[in-house]
Amino acid sequence: MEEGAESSDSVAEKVKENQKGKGVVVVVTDTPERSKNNQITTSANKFEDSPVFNFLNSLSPIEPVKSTHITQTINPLSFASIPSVFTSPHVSSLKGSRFLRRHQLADPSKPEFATDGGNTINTNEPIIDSANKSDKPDGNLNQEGSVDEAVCQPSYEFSKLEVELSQSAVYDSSCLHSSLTTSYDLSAKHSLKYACTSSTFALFIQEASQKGLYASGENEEGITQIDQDKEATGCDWESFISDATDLLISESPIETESCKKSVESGESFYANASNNMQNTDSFSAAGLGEQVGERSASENPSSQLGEGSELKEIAETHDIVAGCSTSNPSENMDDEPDSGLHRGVRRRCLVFEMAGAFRKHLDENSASDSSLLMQSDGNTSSGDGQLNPTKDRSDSSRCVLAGIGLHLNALATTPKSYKFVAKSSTSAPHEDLLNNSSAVTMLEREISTVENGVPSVEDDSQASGYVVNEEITQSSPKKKRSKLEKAGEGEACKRCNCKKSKCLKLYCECFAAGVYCVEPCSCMDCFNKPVHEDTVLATRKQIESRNPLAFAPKVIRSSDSLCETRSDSSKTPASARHKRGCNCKKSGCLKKYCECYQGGVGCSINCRCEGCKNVFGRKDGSGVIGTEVELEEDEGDITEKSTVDRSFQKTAIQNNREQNPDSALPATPLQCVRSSVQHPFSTKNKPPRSSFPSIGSSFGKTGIFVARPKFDKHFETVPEDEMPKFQGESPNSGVKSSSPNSKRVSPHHSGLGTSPTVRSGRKLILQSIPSFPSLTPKH
DNA sequence: GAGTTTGAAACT
DNA sequence: CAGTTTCAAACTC
Repeated sequence: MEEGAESSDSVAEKVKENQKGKGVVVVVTDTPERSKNNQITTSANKFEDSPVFNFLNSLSPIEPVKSTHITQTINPLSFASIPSVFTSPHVSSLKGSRFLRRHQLADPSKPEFATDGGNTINTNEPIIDSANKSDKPDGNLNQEGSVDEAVCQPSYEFSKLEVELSQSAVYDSSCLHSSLTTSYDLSAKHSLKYACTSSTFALFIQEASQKGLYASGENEEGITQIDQDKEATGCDWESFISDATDLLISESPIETESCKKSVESGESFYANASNNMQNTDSFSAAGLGEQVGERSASENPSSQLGEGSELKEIAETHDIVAGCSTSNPSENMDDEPDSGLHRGVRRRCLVFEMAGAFRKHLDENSASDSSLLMQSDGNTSSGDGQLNPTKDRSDSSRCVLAGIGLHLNALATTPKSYKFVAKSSTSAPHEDLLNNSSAVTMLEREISTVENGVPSVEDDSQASGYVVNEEITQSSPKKKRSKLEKAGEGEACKRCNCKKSKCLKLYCECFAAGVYCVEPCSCMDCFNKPVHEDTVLATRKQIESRNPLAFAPKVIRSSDSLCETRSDSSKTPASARHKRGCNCKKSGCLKKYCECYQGGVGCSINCRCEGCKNVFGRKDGSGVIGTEVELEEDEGDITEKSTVDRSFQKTAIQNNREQNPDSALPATPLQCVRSSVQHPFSTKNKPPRSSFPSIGSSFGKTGIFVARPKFDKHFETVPEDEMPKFQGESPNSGVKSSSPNSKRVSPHHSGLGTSPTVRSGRKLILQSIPSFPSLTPKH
């Protein structure tokens, strides 16, 4: 007991020191050391100096490097997106977090770390003893002899938890992670509350340091507090989510509400995001990590103490814990029924999705970290129904995929949102942007891929996930492409087939869309890859210098449409028009050769087409687009080709998704208004597809970008709440063709005349808009 | 899968 | 700005 108290004190001191100095990482390392010290009965100072401590510290940095390396080395094909993601600031943080966590996870499992784990256990021992005194029936470690095992299990579980957390909190920063670990050792009690805010977080650390190790002495109290925290957690989470960020949402314990919350958070996120995006993201991630870590920590102590029940509760309360928290997987399994667990799992999946997918890819390519990944995956899978950490890749992959699918889908739906984010962040220097942009593009690409793979976003995440993975993994790009094309998905993900342009001209769909070419592309001598980022950017600039709108969405939704849509849903004008208009001579604007048709918009005065029969609207204005093709079909001209109609519908829908999305989709509302109207740049920024921002000029910063995806997720995942808002704007504007309401009433749309009313209507839009200025590329 | 058609993009 | 060439997607077989 005394030893434990001492250790706790020393730990507290360390924590304080860490706060001042290194920070979390150190603390984390301390944890194991502490345990060691406890065993050895050494002072905190000693173990700081101890080689083990140094070793641990050295470890943390190593992994980040790894991650970075991966990003660079990763093939653009399957991994490109992922690596890019990592490149982003958030990503970097993520990397760190992940890897760190992985190590942690690995640590327990691996013999190397076994010692550490043993140490931790030892540190916990005093606590355990106290716990034993308390003699909780549930306690696993009632007996000293069993302590080691019990401790080991807890630590193992803890590692799992961390893994899950890391996965879930993809965006977590390493710093956050460290903080989490710290909190874990010191006290899980405060985690949730403090996690809510960065400031609170700091406070939390302080308190933890102060109360710190008291775990031994105050174990019981700590547990009770934890329970209280659990109860309060919901509120905290909510507040946290609302205040902080989207990311958490996915992870947030509140599942059913998570969507709504996520949406809300997403909004708030946007509002605040532009400048603070990174901070918020990291923060949120940190908050999650902290919460999780703390919880896990609390769990560990509790488990050590022999309070398995409490742990369970905690785990349940906290989704994260659910999978791993309980020392007995079976128990968890039993608990699974709890919506909470599933929820947590799902969230994780959402969060993981990206990470999981990446991991998978990584794993496949490099089996090195497979074990860790597998575990994480297994956890994810647990979420699906299997709490047991399965190491089977297949299972894990499935789980991951599932999770990924959801995530990607969400992202995919919101590629534009990314743009926004990026734009908002634009203030960052180009270089940063480049990296970020690359990351963004990659994400977008993946997203697009996902979309391709998954026609219905809402579909099961799993299905989508599979599709995505398959696509990514598939060796032959052509096949994939053909499949995708056949599927009709295609547009979202651009897969070019360039042979001479090196994918550095607008001929290349990928380049034109502002995304890097990916594996599925069958291009030759492709320079449109992160590796050639400089070239891509330079080329982009060049093209933009020639035509500032070159990368702007080809189809512009006029502000009028937005106003109309809002004012009168019935009218939904097909205000959208092709930026420059088509020049068709033989296709009659009834084939995809026609960009207007392809974009699902009617021809306008700007068009110089001959024999226009555009179903969406003829140049002369005669053509009114009904909901979709159907109305148009009425027209004799259109009826000509049933195939055309079908394809048209598909295209129209796709277009709506893709192009409109720019204007309408994800950010539709925002984008539409801003891009077309307010910010001349915005038009550029909003690449019809996704992304430009990603690549280059506009690129958003990684941070923003990253955040965005989450937001998107929320969006999609929880379309209900927010969707209405956004949809209200965007869908109409962007999708009119798709939207039933959408008939084009007024052919003319300047497109730029944004309606202030619209803006006023949405807070988010307005707020977020300001941040975007960067989008308009500094060019 | 190969070949043709088409129109945008790029070039002059 | 117009005309021509290049290019890759869209389409057809």
